[in-house]
Amino acid sequence: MIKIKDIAAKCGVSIATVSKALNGSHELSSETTLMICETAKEMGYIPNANARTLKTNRSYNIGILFVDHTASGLQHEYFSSILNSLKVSCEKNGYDITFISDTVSKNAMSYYEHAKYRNVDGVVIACVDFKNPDVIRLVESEIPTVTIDYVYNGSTAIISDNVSGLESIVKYVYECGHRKIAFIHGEDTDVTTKRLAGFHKACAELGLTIPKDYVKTGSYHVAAASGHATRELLSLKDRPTCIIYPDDYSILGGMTEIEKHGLSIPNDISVVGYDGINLSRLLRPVLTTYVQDTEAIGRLAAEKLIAEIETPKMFFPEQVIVAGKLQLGDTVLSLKNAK
Amino acid sequence: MIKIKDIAAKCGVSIATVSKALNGSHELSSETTLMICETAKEMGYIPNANARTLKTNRSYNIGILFVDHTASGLQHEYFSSILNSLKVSCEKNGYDITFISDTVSKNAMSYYEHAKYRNVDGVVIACVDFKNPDVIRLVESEIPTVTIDYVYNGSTAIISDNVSGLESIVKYVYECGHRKIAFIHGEDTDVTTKRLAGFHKACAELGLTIPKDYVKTGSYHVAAASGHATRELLSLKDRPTCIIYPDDYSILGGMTEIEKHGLSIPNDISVVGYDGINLSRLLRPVLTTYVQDTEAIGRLAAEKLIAEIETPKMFFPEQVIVAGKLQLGDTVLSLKNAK
DNA sequence: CTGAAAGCGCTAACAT
DNA sequence: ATGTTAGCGCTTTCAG
Repeated sequence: MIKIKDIAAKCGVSIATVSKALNGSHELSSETTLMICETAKEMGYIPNANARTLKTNRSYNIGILFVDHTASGLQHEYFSSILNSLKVSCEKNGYDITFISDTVSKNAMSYYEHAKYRNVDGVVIACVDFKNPDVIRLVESEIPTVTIDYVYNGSTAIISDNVSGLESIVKYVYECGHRKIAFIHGEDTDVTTKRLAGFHKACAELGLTIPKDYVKTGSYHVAAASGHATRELLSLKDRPTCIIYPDDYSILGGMTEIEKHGLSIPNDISVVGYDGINLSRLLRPVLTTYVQDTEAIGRLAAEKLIAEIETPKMFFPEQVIVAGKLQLGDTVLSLKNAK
Repeated sequence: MIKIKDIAAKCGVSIATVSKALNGSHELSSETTLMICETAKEMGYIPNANARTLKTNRSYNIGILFVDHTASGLQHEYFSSILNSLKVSCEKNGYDITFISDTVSKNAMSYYEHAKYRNVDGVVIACVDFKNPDVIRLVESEIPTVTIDYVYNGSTAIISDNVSGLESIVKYVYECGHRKIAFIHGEDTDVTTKRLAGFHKACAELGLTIPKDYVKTGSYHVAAASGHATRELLSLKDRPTCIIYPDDYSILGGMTEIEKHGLSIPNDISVVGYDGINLSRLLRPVLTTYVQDTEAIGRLAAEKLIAEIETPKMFFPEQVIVAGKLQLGDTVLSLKNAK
């Protein structure tokens, strides 16, 4: 491996000069800089990130917390899509991405320790149990962090607009003439709380009274849970005409269940998903769903985090709410037209 | 940040002794070792991976090449599933994972340079253009690599059994009574070549002559391409009774097209996917498809690479073929029973 | 069994 | 405008 010392020797200058040239310092004459840079390229010089990090305390490496319990992380298109956008934005800014786990080697490490161990400049936290003390420790540490879809007491967070999302859905299906609207929501998380709030808020504004058994607990990305909850809804005396699901993936469990009952979508039962993943547009019928802007979420997470890392003086914690939009598919029947 | 120097001071020993204790050297008395380790823990010591790497030339970090052109990487459940398995196996062995890209900072870097820059101990190559000279350069370098689904002249590779996969499919649908079997394959890659070979081999063995226009080019993970190819197949004078698709995701484009033509699956046309992603089991009808063992692929890639890194003397390049299995769904009609 | 010392490759004062 | 020098935190000969 060739190093700056070798370049210095070849160029007949000191290693400090080489370092300055390579880093584009302005205290060097442009000729020397050019000469050194060209020689470096000729010699096939590759900088050593570790040496630089050791000296500067800056790794240009960002950690990501993506815990995949029950395969609802990387496997979930919502998150893999955010991850992809995050990756692209980080790379564009000269940062690499390393996964932060709680297991390095046999000796367990907390997330904070792992982040320190790898000297990451910051961490993007997505898709974890936000109540986990280890996660809280990390967020409260001196390491810059950005959370996705969860806010810690004023911390920097990028959040998809879950309240509006559900409001939009409810208002839309209401306009379509639906009054008996059921909501199968995901497990108890901050996102779920927001969606429930949006759901109830919209219903209240529209003067709808939703029976308690129209609101069921399912699970994100778990089709079977949606199927189970759907079965319960279908067995009610007074069935809903429209069911809102946790996401575009788990909705499949519900749709299957509905069809098993010999009912058709949307003629007998209307269904609405959430996320707007690519799949939602490939299914027949095309899903009516709320599209979350994963590209923006990933990009903003990267940008906010990098801003905090690079210009800490100008930094202030901020919650960025990313709007989504309704995708009008073919899974909601218009009761008005039907009449 | 507390460092070994601090521990040394507190324990009244030299930093060399602390280093040895922390690394479990056997040249120390067990008492000192224990005492030092306990003090380190009390003081909240976290090792610095960069310093260690700089000294030892071992980063315990593995690079992964996952280029997501046209969103067919991270977004593709086949790959995200392999990535997940890879991540779990690496972490279990004390390795972290960093994405290797060709863009770090504004100044472009080749994959090899990037890998060197970050001092990764090895690289897992999946989901790239294997003909890219930059990728070839990396594989031919001194850095240990493992490729997935592609073999470079005897390089270490984990490959899903694409030949057998297609053979199994063809034989199965043949047994179901199908003779007019069409195959929409993905773009020109090594995987595609293997699948085509499997397809033709099985057909030959079964004495089937497949018309040229039964074999169409589609694209992995692109539903529209499958839809387009399907339209062509359906417009043939002598239509196939069964269509095999590039994967379980792109098949959706084909299924939609079939339904648009007023045909039903599997009564009018049978369809077969590939991959066996979770989605395939959630769709109605459940897909008949070939399940690839992504867990094994990811795990083996990690294990082989780590073996090469840790015991280079015992290493020899090897191609591991990972078997899959047919998933019998409801998208292939048995023509025998129908008669 | 323990310690002193050199150095991994690089940067950044601080000279000159 | 260029060079000298002192480390960043750690491991590892080699001495004691």
